[in-house]
Amino acid sequence: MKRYNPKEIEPKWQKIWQESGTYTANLTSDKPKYIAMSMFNYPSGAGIHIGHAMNYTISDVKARFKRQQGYESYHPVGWDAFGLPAENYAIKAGVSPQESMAKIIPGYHKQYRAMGWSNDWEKEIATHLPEYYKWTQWIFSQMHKHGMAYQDVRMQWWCSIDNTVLANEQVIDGKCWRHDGPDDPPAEKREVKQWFFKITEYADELLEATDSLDWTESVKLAQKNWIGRSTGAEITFKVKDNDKSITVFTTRADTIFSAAFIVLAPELDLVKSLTASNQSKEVEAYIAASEKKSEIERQADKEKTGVFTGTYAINPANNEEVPIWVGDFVLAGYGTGAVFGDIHDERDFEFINKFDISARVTVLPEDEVEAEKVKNKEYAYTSEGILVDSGEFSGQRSEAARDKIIAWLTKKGAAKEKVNYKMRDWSVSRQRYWGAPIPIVDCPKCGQVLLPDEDLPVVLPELTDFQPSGDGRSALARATDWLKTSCPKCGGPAERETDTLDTYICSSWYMYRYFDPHNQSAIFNKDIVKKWEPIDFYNGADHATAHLLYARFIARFFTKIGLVNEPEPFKQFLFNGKVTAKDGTMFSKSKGNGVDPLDIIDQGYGADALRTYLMFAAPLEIWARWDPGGVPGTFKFISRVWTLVQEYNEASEGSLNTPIADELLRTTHRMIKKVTEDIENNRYNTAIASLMECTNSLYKIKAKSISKNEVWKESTENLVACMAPFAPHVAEELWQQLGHSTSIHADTWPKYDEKYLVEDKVTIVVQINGKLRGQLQIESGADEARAIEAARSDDKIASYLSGKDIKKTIYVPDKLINFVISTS
RNA sequence: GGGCGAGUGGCGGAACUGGUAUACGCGACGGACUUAAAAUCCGUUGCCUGAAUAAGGCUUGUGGGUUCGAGUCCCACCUCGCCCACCA
Repeated sequence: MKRYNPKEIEPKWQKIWQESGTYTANLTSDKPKYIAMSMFNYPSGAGIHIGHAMNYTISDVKARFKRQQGYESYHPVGWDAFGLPAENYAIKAGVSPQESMAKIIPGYHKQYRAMGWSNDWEKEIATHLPEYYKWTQWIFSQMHKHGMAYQDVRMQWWCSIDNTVLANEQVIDGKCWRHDGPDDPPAEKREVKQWFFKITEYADELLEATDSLDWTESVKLAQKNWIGRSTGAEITFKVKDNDKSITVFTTRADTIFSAAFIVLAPELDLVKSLTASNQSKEVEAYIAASEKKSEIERQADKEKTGVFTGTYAINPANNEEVPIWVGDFVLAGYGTGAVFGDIHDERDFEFINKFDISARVTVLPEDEVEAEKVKNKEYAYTSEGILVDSGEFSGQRSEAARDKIIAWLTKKGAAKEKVNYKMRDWSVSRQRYWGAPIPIVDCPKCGQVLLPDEDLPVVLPELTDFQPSGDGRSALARATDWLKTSCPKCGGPAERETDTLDTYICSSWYMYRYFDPHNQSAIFNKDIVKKWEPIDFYNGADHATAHLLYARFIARFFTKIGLVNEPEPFKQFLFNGKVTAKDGTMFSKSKGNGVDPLDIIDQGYGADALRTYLMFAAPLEIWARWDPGGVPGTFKFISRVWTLVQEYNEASEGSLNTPIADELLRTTHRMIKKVTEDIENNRYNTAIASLMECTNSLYKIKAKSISKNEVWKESTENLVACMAPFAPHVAEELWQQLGHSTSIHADTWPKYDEKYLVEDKVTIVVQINGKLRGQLQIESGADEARAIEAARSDDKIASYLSGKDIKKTIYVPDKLINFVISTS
């Protein structure tokens, strides 16, 4: 008997699959469609690690399952090739990123195939190729043409090592995401001219659509928080003895009567023009000091700081004078950069106490004891309550008075309703070489001119030096031949934009390109995309906010310009866990604790055992710890199935007696039901447990009787078919050994038959006062009287019940019977 | 500080709308096969008392509650993880 040897069969089938195009999706097929994919890979020199193995196996299993169920299943593959790491490597090694990608990506091909992933290689994409980024640039043009792209000078996060702007989400704990070591400097803020996409125009619809998504809940929540919608009002205060005014944003207009002071962010231009001459020295020193402070220092400083400007503003609600302060706890980039402070806010309460500002309570809790404490200013009362000292609004509930006060102030010309978002417009410029050039030309006569579509792509020139030019521009500023061009409008001499596009743009639309990867006359064929959208299954362990939100934004934009029908690109999204080292820490190159999936495969366990273990170890959304002892376990399971099929094939023809046949069919069909439902619901671990259970049962039955016949054939084939998504190579091999000439990987998913799931006898638990005292076999569907009779005829139960008063009997059909007796 | 989630054997983890807690796997122990080992196959394996595969008691982070019955529902607390973090 041949033994299970993955080293032999895995490469064999990988070759056959590749040659026969087993996983090539027919995008115009009449079958129902299904597309399952994981977030595409950023190719680096390191190759895939165990975390990638986990990610991509999840979607591969799904794709395979659906393919077997008869869907036209598409499991695409691509490379997110642009970005900083490759460029940094190029700077260090002096090899162009184009060259290193050309070298690295084929290595990934080998690894992906070795893992047995059912990718459609005919439709492979890579974002750094001109045939792809032509359309990334085209999206920029479309945004531009639809008024969704604009240029502005903004304070931006700046990495002083890479000399480039960083997006908000690239700043982690105050440091650049690429340089977050203890010795790395904090990210700075600098004024930079930037291109932006108006994602904030879609803030509301993105927010509203979030709830109904079939996505991991934590990600939906993160998206909502990221958008951070808050409704309130802008209220304008006139400045005393001055023709200026200050507009503040508040969500608590009902507390306007308690306004004790105004605080301006130090960055505001208004500050200098307002400051009284006798305070200007102090204010200027404060501004200078907070400019020097890094953002982390400002955030770490929980202690509120500020200085008085010497000027007063007039509260439009009651015409009281309130002092105007400058404080760096107010964020310049949110709202108007100015707030009014009052005693009904924790931070302001602290500020009032620290600087001894006079303040008045205008909201009181209903509880009288608490109200007394609030009146005595023992703590900041920030909840809703009854208004006092609030003019005509006194006595009203704060939540009801809020809108009335806004309306009242609006009438007086001092307020307007306003919605603010934490989310800012998407900064899409990067002062880096390794990205898609922005299709803009800077003409001394015509200004910023968008290149016409026929001039796309603007091909990224090959350079030898990729270091940013240091003046804030990318290395492209030195590519003189490329830089100098003519204006598409007037034909005069002009210069190209040296910024490149944020790589998040590349990854925000790639799922559509999978459907038409080589189209050079359009971004994609709309009809094919409309047939295949949305992505049925998407998974990843990162990018809960940025990437997923950007992709949703692009999908909505595409919907508006008629390219797609579905405003939501990903129907289902699974935020799976990561794999950590045994001690729970992250795998990292510097620690040298990484695990190479190919090593596990080469050790002789094979890809099937590795895949199965990764899917079995824990629920998909849990962070699993890598256990080197796990793969031998799933290897053993696969070997057992292998041996079973060998024994079946070597057995002689023969019939089975009815009870054994029945047992076989029951076991198998129960397994089919469980595996089908579990894969559907992303509970792969219990699906595999059920495959193992079934195998164990078949072993027990085989010890009694195994012979070649229809029942055993059905059982072994069903078992092999149901394990195929997890262990595709061995399943294919066994399928062939069982006499099939076509692949197991299409149209083979078994259906279970309900008639094998109903039991004629069931085990019923007998409890006395809720305690388990016995079990009995009884025909299923027995009525209560019958069950009680059966229970009473059990010796043990009878002894428990003898001489006792049965106060109550609870009977759950086919499950349990509970006698409640008096205990004394 | 805010939000979300989770605490189950030696370990990873099962348990449907409350109904046999510990499925499945790892590890450990015993046996068969073998000159021996590996591999394989067959058992045992939550804890305590017990010679016991007799019987009983205890057990899902802690304490209380609801219920005939709670890992599951309610209240309080402890611990851990993740995300956001001065957004007015």
